[in-house]
Amino acid sequence: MRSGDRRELILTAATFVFGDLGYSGATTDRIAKAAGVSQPYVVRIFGTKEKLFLEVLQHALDTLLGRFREVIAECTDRAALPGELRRAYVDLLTDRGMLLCLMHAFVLGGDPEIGRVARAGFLEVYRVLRDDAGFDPGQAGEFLSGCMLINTLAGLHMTEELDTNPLANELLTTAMPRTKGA
Amino acid sequence: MRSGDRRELILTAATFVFGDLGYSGATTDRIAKAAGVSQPYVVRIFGTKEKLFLEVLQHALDTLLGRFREVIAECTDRAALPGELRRAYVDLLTDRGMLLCLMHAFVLGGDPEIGRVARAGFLEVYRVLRDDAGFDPGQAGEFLSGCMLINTLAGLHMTEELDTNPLANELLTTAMPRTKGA
DNA sequence: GTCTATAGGATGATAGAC
DNA sequence: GTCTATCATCCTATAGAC
Repeated sequence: MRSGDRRELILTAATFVFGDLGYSGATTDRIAKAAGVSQPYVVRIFGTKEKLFLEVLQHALDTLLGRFREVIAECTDRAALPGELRRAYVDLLTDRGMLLCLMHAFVLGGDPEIGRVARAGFLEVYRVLRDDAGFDPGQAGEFLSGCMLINTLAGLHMTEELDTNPLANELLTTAMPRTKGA
Repeated sequence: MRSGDRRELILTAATFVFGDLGYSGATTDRIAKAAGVSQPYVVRIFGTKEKLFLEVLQHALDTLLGRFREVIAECTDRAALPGELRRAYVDLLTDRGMLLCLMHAFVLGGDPEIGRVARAGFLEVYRVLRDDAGFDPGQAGEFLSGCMLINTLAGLHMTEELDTNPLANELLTTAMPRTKGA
């Protein structure tokens, strides 16, 4: 297999494992097993576990920002934009792990490297909402708030309570309408 | 020193360290050093690192729920309730680490123990907002969204960008008005 | 390009002294 | 009630074979 393909494969596996267990909780061995390669090979390709996480993080940010820019460019009705962006965001949950990796990074602001990248990425999302989507500060904050709740519900695995808890059902349908969830 | 006092001391230190580094990233040794005791003593008192984290988590949930119930009981003007609750929530940021521990727990829903407690706690907060505060699903979701954004900004250490980045300044003042931040 | 073997260090937990 | 010493395990990273 070509080097680039293996790289992609490992990045996908890493996104899933990091999303599930967090930066510290995930091990290079688990990531390697998920990718079907040896643990030293993971380290060999990415240098260190931290560099691997930073690459996963950057990829997640790029994907999110790219998708938002697409939606903004395609959307002609300004009033429908918040709804469209929200829908696009919820759809990103299907890429299991991606948004969760973001969330894990967002609560590690104390880490010198991760914190720097995470803050820059978050602010860039905010900037896109303000400048490209034309949101005012209140709208942008509200929109981001909704995204953070979606991330939290995904991280909590709240869908596990869907059938047993009416309150969870109500919360999920209100916060992230019509999606297959994650 | 009495046993109960040491316990409190360690719980406080653990809240801080877990909030900073997350469940997996925090070590019992760091917590012990922060509390000024030996590492084995921390384990001795709480049994395992996981039990310690679960106790920190439960304490954080109890504090949050208790504060919300207080505000709801004291507030006579129903229309002012969302604002009052939000202010109370932001004030909890001064108890550095508490809300961050919640956030770390909220993204570890895959863990059998932590996930169970985290989901139950989150849903109880939602229930208090619905039943005790009288919010409808939309209001409750919106309110929780704002809380999650506040947690995220705190976890990101976004206040570090306050002076250098006008965008960060705008975002922070919009999302969490007038507080000393964290 | 990918693996096996393993070094080196950290970590959670236990044993036992004081 | 609290500590020192220490074990056993796990984990990241390196060395080197194929």
